[in-house]
Amino acid sequence: MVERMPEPGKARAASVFDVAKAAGVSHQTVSRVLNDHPSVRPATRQKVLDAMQALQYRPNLAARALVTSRSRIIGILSTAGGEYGPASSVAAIEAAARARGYSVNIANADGVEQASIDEAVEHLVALSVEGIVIVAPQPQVLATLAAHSFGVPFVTLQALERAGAGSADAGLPDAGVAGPEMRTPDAGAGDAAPAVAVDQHLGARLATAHLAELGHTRIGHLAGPSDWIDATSRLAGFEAELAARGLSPAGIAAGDWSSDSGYAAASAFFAAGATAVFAANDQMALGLLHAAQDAGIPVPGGLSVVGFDDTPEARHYLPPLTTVRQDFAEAGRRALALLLDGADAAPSVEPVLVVRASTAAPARAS
Amino acid sequence: MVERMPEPGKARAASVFDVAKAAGVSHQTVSRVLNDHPSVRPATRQKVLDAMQALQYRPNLAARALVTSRSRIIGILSTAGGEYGPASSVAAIEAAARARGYSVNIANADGVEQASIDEAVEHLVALSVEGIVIVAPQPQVLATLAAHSFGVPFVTLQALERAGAGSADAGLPDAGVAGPEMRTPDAGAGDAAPAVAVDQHLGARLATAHLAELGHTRIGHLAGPSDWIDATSRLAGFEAELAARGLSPAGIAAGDWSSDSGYAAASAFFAAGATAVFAANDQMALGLLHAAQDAGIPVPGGLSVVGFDDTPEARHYLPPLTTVRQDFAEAGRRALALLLDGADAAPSVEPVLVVRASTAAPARAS
DNA sequence: GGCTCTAATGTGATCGCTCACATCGTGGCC
DNA sequence: GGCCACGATGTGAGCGATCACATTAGAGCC
Repeated sequence: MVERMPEPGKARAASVFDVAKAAGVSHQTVSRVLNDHPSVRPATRQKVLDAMQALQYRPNLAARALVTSRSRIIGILSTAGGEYGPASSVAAIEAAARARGYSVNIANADGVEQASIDEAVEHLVALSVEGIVIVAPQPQVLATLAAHSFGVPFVTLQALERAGAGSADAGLPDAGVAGPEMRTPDAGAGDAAPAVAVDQHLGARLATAHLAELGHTRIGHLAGPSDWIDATSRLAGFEAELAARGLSPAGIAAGDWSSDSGYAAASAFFAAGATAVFAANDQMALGLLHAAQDAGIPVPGGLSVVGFDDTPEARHYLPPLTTVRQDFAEAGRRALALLLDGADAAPSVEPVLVVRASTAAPARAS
Repeated sequence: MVERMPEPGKARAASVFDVAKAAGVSHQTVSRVLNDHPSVRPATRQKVLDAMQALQYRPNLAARALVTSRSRIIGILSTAGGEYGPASSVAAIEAAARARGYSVNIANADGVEQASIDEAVEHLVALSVEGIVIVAPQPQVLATLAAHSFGVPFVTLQALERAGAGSADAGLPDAGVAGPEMRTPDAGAGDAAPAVAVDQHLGARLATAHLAELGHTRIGHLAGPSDWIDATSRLAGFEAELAARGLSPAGIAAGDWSSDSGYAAASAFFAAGATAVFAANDQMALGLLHAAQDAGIPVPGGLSVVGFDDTPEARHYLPPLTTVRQDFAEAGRRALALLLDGADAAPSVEPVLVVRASTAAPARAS
């Protein structure tokens, strides 16, 4: 067995004390420089900075977190696996968080199973994240968070039916004014999560209205899974718009967001004689396009299709897809702002209808 | 100003000492239970566990990291924004890491700009991650990591031309055997990152061979950005397969992975008289399909198209896309295994060709 | 000049945990 | 019976930062 010396030199990374010694000041002055405290003479500050540079000093975040009780970590809870929308939002959240000095820890729940969600939440809480952004919320997720009621503020990216109280308290204190007592809001506050979302309801109405104004009267809806808030919002918007126009839906089916499910659901709409279908996302719309093709139904001649999201590929589908654009990145940024700054951040993002070639007037309408 | 009492009750979360007192043991015994040290009598262990439960004790990870010098955090460096492949891999890495008791911190570099990459890397290093998985590596990223040569082991998900030495040392020590000296391998080791990848080269050969065997002789390649390792590997595979068959490329263009760029590049292939194009990913292939449609060229009658990745949507493109399937999730898992367990983990994932309707024999070939 | 006030810096304690080492019993062995 | 080894537990130190509280040195004013 080889005896190994502990390398008497610089075995350990430099600490504030090493820097202090090198700069000829006290460790506390080094700390002041680190946190740019005002009462440090410029000359002194420079000496310290030089010493840091020379020693390749890196502050130890664990030590800081220990004493300040602030981890400076934001958790992201996602149930998505690789879809465009959530992934875009996550990237935007991460960028925004980093710009504000936070790190981002992700936890993906495998699916909708309660156990998996619980475990992911537990993981984030154990990490003592200072806040959680929920990216693809099913009501279960929110229930879990509310039930445990860890003192961790959280925000959902999608719209929430019950916009509850407590949102004003959910903001994290900003850098300077952190009080230790903010970590124990165990008095049941923060039950409902404030939501920042693209206004799904409005988006769905836009899509539906577009079809109606083209002259369609037999309009179907291909919804997402009923346990997704996004799915129910879009469905509600669809129904509201139809109702406002005195129409009734020509079939409502539910998919699982995938193109496969869109393809599978298509026959139901054909059978119901729908001349137009509003799909709850672009992928499912693509499945519809494919099924229509296979069934010999021309799009938009025999069937108009509208999607939702405006993924980068939607404009290249055949035919290019009419859809509702969501700004996932902006939504992510706002969610973070809401979490960090409190409820005064802008609440939702306006969706826009993008008309392309997958919609047209019905073949032989009135 | 309101005077606020510090709430004499349970202002602070429970610590090992609180648990120790409640269980009637010493703090060290609590620590032993936490780390399931063998020398604790079952009865004692149970007492401690009960006390933890009663006090809702959660270990403070910062404190543990401080004393052990192990953060148990894995960093993911990604340059992708919301694409299917990287996002899938990230999700898989996260799941695998969590299963092994690690947390995952992500840092997205905005683009290819050096500054952005540097900043992301710095961020991860400042967090004292124990290892970095690079998800969408450009050579620049690797150069940055190698140059700084922080003592942080890293692994790339994609194949790397120069498979260098040092991979054997890059593995993290497993739980029990962590020595503090492992954190300063500043002796230039770990220069080249061991790579775990779908064998891009092979995948490209499969795609190209498929076209050649259908009888195509004028085959073009729509590559990805030349500063992506994936792109160059696929290009190399394409060229190798053509060369092996005595063919020369009917045009090579480079896109940026997006459908838009695929659409834009299409005309060059039409002009060059290509009867088949191998696109470096599915999105660009979709752009080609769209452009062919707009140009009145039937697919596959007038042009065969092969993609790469097999995104979930590819089978619903019109026509359904022949492509090369990559198992992103498995690659992610293996990358993590490589990072954690060292070089003996399986090195690459086999891609498979999925033949669908976008390829056929050329119109009037020999 | 002597006083106070503030800016600039230093000293010691502390966060919650693990590590190294000390202590105590108990069983096995000669 | 005495000794040793080992299992089970306790004690104190220290990780690297910040915080609360000294302390010092000028500046401003009467």
